Amino acid sequence: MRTTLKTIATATGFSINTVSRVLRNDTRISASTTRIIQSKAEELGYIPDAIASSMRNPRTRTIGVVSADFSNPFFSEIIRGIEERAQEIGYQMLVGNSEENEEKERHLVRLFLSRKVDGFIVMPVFGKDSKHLEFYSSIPVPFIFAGRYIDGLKSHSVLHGDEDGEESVFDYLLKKGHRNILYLSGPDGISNTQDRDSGRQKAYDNNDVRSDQKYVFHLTGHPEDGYQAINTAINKSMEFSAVVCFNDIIAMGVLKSLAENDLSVPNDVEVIGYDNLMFSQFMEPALTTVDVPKHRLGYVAMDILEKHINDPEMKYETNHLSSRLLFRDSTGSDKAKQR
Amino acid sequence: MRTTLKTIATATGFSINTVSRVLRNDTRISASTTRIIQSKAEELGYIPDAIASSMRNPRTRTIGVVSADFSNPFFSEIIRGIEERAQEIGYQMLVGNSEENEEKERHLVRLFLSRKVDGFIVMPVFGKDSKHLEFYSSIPVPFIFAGRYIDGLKSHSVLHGDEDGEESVFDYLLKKGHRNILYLSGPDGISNTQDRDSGRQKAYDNNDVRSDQKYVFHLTGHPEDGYQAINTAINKSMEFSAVVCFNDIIAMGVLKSLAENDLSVPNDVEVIGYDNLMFSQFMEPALTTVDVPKHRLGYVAMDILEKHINDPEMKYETNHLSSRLLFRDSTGSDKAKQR
DNA sequence: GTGAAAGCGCTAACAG
DNA sequence: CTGTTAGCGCTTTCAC
Repeated sequence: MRTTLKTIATATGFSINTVSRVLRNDTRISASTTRIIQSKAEELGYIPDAIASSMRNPRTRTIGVVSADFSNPFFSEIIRGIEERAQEIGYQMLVGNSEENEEKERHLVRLFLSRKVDGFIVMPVFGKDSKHLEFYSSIPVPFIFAGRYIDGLKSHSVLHGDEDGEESVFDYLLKKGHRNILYLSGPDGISNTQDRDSGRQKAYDNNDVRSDQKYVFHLTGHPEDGYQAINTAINKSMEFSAVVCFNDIIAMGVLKSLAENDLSVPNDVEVIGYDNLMFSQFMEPALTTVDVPKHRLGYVAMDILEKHINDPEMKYETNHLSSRLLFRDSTGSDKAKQR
Repeated sequence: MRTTLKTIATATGFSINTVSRVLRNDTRISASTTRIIQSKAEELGYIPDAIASSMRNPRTRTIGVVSADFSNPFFSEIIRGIEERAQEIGYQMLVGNSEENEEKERHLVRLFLSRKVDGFIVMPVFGKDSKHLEFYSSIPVPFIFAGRYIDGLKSHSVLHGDEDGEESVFDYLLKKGHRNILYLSGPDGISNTQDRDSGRQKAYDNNDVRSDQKYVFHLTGHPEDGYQAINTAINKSMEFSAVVCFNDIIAMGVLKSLAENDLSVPNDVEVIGYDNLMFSQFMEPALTTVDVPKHRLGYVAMDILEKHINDPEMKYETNHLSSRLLFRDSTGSDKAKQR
């Protein structure tokens, strides 16, 4: 039999209530009683039943987290940030992997609600129709979107300046004179792709250069994608002097293909990634990329979520973190470099 | 007010019990009643309260997972495997990050127990004293160790042949004639380090070569470690013709340092990693490494855990998956290569 | 400073 | 086929 408050109460002769109070450090209990009960609890190896406790408590001190892709280190870093803050403030995390699937995402959120989470954090897909928006509009607990947003609910998001980030990338390349820039963009259906695409467009506009859609490829975001895309471009004899990648993972495949095709980076082709994964500094050559504060993003998301949990009336406001272009060795040497 | 069974019961005129039965697809309920109740539940947006349900149910259909390091893709892959199997069989996952800290690990397990998980999976640290062993010996629910073990509880583990894996690495190198092999080993306090160290020793013994401890460095497992270690070795004018790394992450830093020191891989130095991370095939040169079935490891761990949950009497037996040396471009060309 | 009683939402046992 | 009752372990009144 598991040790419960009742066990301790019987063993010590106090009421269940008194035991409960002691174990929750409630005031107005005599020192001696406290001592007796605490030592008995210790002796019996009492483990509080959080489930039973949350029957009466409105709070479970649990949150849900939906990752879009467990095998992508970008999301892992965000989750690490969430977990760090959660642990600090005494929350536990239920997690699930949506695999970029809209239905699965909603399913996971429903399961979370069923577990009575106090709130949740999602890295959401965009949603093809209004279903997604409707779904989130009817959610009874606080929630935050991390690193992405959903049209109509942007205020729930913590973002990292996708548009500005990609604009700075293209601005750098265009100012340097590049005109044939291969753009290996991200998957449709997520806000980042959309925002970075428009950041790119802005850079072209600001530099009075016409952008050509035939240089844009939408990939899913795996290294093989980048590898294939470059092979294809080369086979089709496309001219390009720079490659901009939706993320560092794609860039990895790109570097691979370029090396195999004897194209030197950055001399023949400049390559820029996005995300600044831990690995990127160890690629050959070290990858120039947009440094996104992944860990911080998760940390902040959890921090904000808690504020909403504690004050359900609080207004939602989009939170913008900033990213910056980080020069390494995959871009030309006429720029200052940093590690 | 949240919709409960009672709400639906009142609205339809049936008893709470009947409503409960319908919503759990219990038999012996008339088709018409079922229809009425189901549509009412739908209409009111009923969300079952899993917390309340598990007050009476012995099962919560929740498991806990303690990762040793959230930012290491090796563990992420294992977790992805766990999650995949968990989702298939309708379990939810509570996760936490121990950061290789023994105390934190136990703390997380205690929290899990408090949440009444049906079982849990841990990537455990080794434990400096008997405390860890004692702790796990008194746990009232089934649990599995993934990818590592704890002395005295090895039967709870799903492993991937660390000893054999490292032995095959050193066997390859020694047979090829290497005598000065730098071994960048892993952190003390985990079983993998211990087992791989003895796999190395076995290879030396089998090849009648004396191993020299001065070639062994114990690192924590980050890329900077590998980078530093090689720099140090070179500065100390150590002679070496091969580097064996505890994991691919260390190997990344090693390749970086070697490139900077104008040492060609594999011509001047052969380099071998461990784990076969997704990234490793995209390194320059593509990394020869030991391919560990990470995803499968997690999947199997969850699968076995469920069996123990369903049959608490079942005997624990160490489960061994196998790894294999995967040749790529960071080792000599006189061996068959594969991608 | 402590105890008794009620009840959170649900499921199981027992009736009918 | 459906309803009544009890109770899971805990916290929250409300007493004394």
